[in-house]
Amino acid sequence: MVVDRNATVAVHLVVLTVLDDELVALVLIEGRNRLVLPGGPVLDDEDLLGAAERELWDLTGLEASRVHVEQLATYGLPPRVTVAYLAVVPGAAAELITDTDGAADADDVVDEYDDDGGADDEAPEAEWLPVDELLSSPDSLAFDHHRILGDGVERARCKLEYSPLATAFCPDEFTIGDLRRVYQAVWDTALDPRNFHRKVSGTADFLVETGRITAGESGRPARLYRRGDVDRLHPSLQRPG
Amino acid sequence: MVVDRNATVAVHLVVLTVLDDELVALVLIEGRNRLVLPGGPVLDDEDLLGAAERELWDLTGLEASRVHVEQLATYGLPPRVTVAYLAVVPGAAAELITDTDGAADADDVVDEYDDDGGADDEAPEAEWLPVDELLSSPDSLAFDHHRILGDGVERARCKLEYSPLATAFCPDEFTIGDLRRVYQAVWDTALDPRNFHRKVSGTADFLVETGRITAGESGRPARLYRRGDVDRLHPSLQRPG
DNA sequence: GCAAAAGTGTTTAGCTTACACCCATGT
DNA sequence: ACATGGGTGTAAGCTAAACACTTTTGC
Repeated sequence: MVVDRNATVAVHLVVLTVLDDELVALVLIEGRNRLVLPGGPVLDDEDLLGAAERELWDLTGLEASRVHVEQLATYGLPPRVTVAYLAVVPGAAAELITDTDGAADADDVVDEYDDDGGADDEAPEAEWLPVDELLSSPDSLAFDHHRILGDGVERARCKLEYSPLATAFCPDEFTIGDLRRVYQAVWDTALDPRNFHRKVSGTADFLVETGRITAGESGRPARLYRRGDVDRLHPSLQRPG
Repeated sequence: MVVDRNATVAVHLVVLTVLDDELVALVLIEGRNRLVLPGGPVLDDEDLLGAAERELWDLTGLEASRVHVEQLATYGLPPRVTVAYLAVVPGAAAELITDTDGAADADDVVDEYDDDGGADDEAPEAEWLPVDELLSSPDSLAFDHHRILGDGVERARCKLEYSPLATAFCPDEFTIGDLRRVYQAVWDTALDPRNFHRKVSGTADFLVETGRITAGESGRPARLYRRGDVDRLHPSLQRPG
């Protein structure tokens, strides 16, 4: 009965956001059509969540306080174990990366991915890719990252029903229409705007009014809300289908 | 940026069952009122789930095929990481342990718990203790095992709503009354027997009739059911309150 | 017969759904 | 004026809670 004392613990991230009404995930392109989820080893002075938050900061520059991060599951066969985290970032913040990415200062986006194959010193490029495309082709992602992404997306889809997770896709202040478009993108389904409005504004402490309203957009101005202080929705929303 | 290559990966178990209409968890008594959850290191030739199932077999003699085991979460600060699993066993199978335990052949119940403190060669004694007592006194369990137990119980309580997990508390064949008593014990709430009966028998593929009925008990004989082949209940049950 | 548990029927209240309708802005 | 999205009202249909009632056993 030999105890394994040589385990390597890494973290990987499923980073989700909504861009142009589409659910997208952050993936690294390591050349030759090789896609992986961002991640890396846990350092000596970190706990698991801290390592996940550091990786996320390296990639997006987002402070942990502004991002929803939760543990997903742990995968792999010792001595190689990876703890996967789900991160949800606002679409507005995510667009910054895509922009600067195109502007050729993507060299900040470095990943110390601990790889079996021959990892060279090339910094992989980070990109937002649609989740449905990634999930519909099982070989798009290397290792077991397809499964991890699937688990992360599944978690997000479920948690929209009974938790205020959808607000993590939105900026600090958002309209009920913004929130509805998040639900529609994540669930990949159409929702009746009128019933959705009544539903979420009737769910206790889900949303708090800021008093401000939007301006300059097409249509009637909408009230702006901030996320309320609950981690459980009562009553919960129901996914159609 | 030093990579930690000396991590120790262990598994721990939240083992739940229902005895005498009460939700109980399996804990090890290590003397001096020191209670811990069962667990131990992952061996060289095991994956994580395999290690959890082996620990469970060591404690209860239950084959993995007869027990529901699912991953809960991963805790701890590297280089010491523990992957917690939730196990649900039928009350009937669980009573065997408690019985043989009292009959003084508990020496089978050995655990290789990897401990910081001075672990001697005394085999800890395993016992079923009520979950509400364990959870209401935060210092009853050592390390972070109180938190792990809480997470496991919370997971079980949630999954009763939308999954057939409750059948894992029951023997192969059970009545709807048996199932209701599981729900009542786990949720610690009273349920209307008539509405519960209609609800579960109307949930598609939750239960399949065996054709057999109970005999020799007080009251009208009840139909015996086996668990159906679904992992999602439609529609889901709702917890009162 | 009586107690106990299984199982069915019925009523009522609440909730969801679909959609008619009005509101307030940009163009 | 008209398009666009925000927001409210309402009726039909479905679901769940409460409980009266019948069934079938053990004692």
